[in-house]
Amino acid sequence: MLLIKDQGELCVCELMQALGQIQPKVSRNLAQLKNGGLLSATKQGQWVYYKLSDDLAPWVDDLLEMTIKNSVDFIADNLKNLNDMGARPERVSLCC
Amino acid sequence: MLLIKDQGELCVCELMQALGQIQPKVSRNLAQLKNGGLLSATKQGQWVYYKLSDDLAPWVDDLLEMTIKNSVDFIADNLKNLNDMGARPERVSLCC
DNA sequence: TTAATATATATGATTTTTAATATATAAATA
DNA sequence: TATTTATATATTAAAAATCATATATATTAA
Repeated sequence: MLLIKDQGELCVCELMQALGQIQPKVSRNLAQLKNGGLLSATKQGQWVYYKLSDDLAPWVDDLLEMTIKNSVDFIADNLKNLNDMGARPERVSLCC
Repeated sequence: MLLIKDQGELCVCELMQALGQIQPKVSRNLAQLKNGGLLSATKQGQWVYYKLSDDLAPWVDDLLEMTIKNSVDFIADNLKNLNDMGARPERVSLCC
């Protein structure tokens, strides 16, 4: 969730890279967070992008923000993995 | 941790009442939080009081504060159980 | 005071629950 | 046909809960 908030949205394959975890594990964990109302998913082509749910209480969003700000070291490796990833799927802009 | 922060400190038996959980379960969970550096414990007579660790990063304290403020309903039952508890152990003031 | 008993907490050992892993496969899209 | 994602199943491993019991302190009665 920290990574997703930091990056706005991430697809399963990006999270696999960032976290160094296998696909079914990432998918199942995302499904749980989605079922819990914390994340929402949108399909763009073959990719499914997860982002924080629009229904998320503002204070939870603040809490995540605060946590990211104070956990830079904690997520540094994950972000590095993400940036090192070749051929990240391109976002389709939704308007204009 | 929310209850402990809200109340300043709580002993095992108070947390048992508040949470409606058996003693070994409460003790073990507290031990883990203590081992993780989140809580500290002081023994007063037969009771062991747990409070937030003095070493806790300020932002974590803020995070808990924020969470309590926004989770009043979530912890209401637990606080009620605590207040309904008869014969709560009396705190010994440490000075004067 | 001493012995017996009660209370609070911690912890060892076991069981139960949950999550992870390794696959396989299906569905959707490119 | 290849890629991405979801999901099913079986197996394994990790985590948590539970029970029993130990320890320390407190209280009471002799």
